Amino acid sequence: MELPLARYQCISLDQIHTSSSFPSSNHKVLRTKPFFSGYCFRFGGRKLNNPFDKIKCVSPEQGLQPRRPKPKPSRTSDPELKGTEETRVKKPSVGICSQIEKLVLCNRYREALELFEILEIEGGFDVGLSTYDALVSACIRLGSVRAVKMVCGHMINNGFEPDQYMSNRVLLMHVKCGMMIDARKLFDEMPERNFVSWNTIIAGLVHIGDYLEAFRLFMIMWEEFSGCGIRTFALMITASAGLELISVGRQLHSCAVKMGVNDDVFVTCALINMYGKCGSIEDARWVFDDMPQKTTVGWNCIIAGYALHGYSEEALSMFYEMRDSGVKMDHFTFSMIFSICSRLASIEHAKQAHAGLVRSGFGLDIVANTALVDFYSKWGRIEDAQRVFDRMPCKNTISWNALIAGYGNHGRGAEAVDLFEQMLKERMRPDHVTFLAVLSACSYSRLFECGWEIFQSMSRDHKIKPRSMHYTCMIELLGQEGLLDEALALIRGAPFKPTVNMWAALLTASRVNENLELGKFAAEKLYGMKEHKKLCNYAVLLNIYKRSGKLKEAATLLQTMERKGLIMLPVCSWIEVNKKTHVFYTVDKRRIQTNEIYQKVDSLILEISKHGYVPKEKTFLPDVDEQEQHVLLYHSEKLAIAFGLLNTMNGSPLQIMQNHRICNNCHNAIKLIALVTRREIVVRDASRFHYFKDGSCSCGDYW
DNA sequence: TTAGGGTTAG
Repeated sequence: MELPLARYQCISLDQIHTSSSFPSSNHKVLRTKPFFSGYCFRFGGRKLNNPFDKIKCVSPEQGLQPRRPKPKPSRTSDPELKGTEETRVKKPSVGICSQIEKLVLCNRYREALELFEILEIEGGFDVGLSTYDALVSACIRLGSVRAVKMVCGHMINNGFEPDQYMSNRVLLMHVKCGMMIDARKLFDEMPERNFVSWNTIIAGLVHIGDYLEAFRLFMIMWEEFSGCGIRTFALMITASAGLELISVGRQLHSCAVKMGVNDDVFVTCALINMYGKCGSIEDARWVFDDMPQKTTVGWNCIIAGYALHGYSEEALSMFYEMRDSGVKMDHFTFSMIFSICSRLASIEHAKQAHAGLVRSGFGLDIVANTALVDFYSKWGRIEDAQRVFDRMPCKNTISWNALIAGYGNHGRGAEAVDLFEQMLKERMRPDHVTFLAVLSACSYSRLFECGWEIFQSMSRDHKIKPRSMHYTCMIELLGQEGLLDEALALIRGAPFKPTVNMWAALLTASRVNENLELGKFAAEKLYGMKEHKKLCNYAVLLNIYKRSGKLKEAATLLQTMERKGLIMLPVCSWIEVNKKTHVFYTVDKRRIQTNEIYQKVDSLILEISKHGYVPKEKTFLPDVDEQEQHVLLYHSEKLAIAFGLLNTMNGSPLQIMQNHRICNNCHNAIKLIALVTRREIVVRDASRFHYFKDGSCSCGDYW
């Protein structure tokens, strides 16, 4: 049998733009359902096989039983019929089917499926459309592949022939339970497809990130129907967001305007999401402002757009606007807010949002709680993070990762490793982020042997190939042990081209071990690398040029950065006090309390000097000059800490954020400030998390 | 008539 899709070859991005099938203003969007209801696809003029035939959902020993004629449902309750053969067989199944449907209506999906399973084992009972519909709902809600196979197996054995509605429901069940291969088979072999069938399979493809295939089907659908439904439009806008193809998204947007469907709430939300994901937040805001009635999802989309591109303050401000507008906030809103608060280090806003989450009835949501675990652990409250984690009714890999990273960031590497082992015992599957979290924890806590064993187990036991970040962690671990030759060998033995971060880690290890020769070698490798497309990579190289006195190269690099539109933000640190964020720049004399802040820094430096602090950076590369030494005393983080000490209560931890990497000198200074003031200080810099307490830091004296 | 679509976490 030739599948209808076979005549369409693989699609490319250019084809999406230029294909004659792609929407233009000459097409119309088909709004009315009746036009399509009953529309029948009969490819090649012949009706295709039963869609269930290709699904292998029956155990081998059970085999396919011969189809029995579909029984007429017995709806009588006449007591006189109780004694007949027919009612003796059917009556129990009707009652039980009704019970299954009632359980599903009460959201007791697991019990409904358990009851169905018991009867399925016993065999010999009939199920009608409404019961199958309820079972499909239960499978969708539980996402259980096993349940899907059980229900489909029963349909086949029972000789059930689904109508258009039920075919679509079964298709949706496979899509929602992640059985996309089976779903695709079902779709390709469906005797009849309507808009819902097409939308269901396209939505599944978009969901798993197969955007090109989604576009391919969309074009076939467009050609077959000479148009598409409004909902398909929303899906394809989401697909263009996934591909980050703003030009395709704009094409669909202009098409939507010409067809007069741009005011549809789903299209609008998809557009806000698309512009936000493609980095055009102004366009996203424009669409959002134009929304006649702003829905929860609309607000969520615009907040996500701001948050995605680092406009955390604007995102938070939109959150409060949303609250004031009276629109109901949902678990999506709260999940984003916790993530935003963790970036802003905003405990007060997060506390309010946590209370709002509990009040809203989404207190058990897995995503919102995972974001909360991450927030508390980043804010230095690992016990609170553990408490939230313990109360979660179900956890996934991301939840475990958040807590493992939290322990690691607090310098509690042994507990992070214990948690990782517990995760494995509970049969939760680790992913590459889990290994990154646990290897970072080993690196912070100098657990070399443990880290090495876990690194080895990645590919050996878990079939996960180590990525450059995992290699970077191992280079740091080897460097801390003074095993520089082994670190170099690891880089050379990597199955991919060493990255900037790997060479930078070796350079740091060389600095720590004062191995000038290897340090120069690593630095030369960095100089020679061409693929510096990210701002942070340019910044690493720029610092190396500056520190090694290669000022000409540094100037050339700055020119290149300007040409590429990469702007270096001014170096700053910030702290939240009394719900307000205070930003500090190095040698910043424009603020209120300026004199007090500088006096506080001076007194702190005097105090910590008694504990061995030297206001000079230790490096084997050329030292900074005298003027820079003076500046070093008033680096932005020191000013932020002084402000925090002046304006917060004794005992509360100080949370400092900075947009750059903390320098060695400030790192040593803050360790001693934490010691003499008996305050916990949490600093999140551009690359790491530093938890200062009692004269030590969680990062394991990285510098 | 039903059913399908848009937003979130490490």
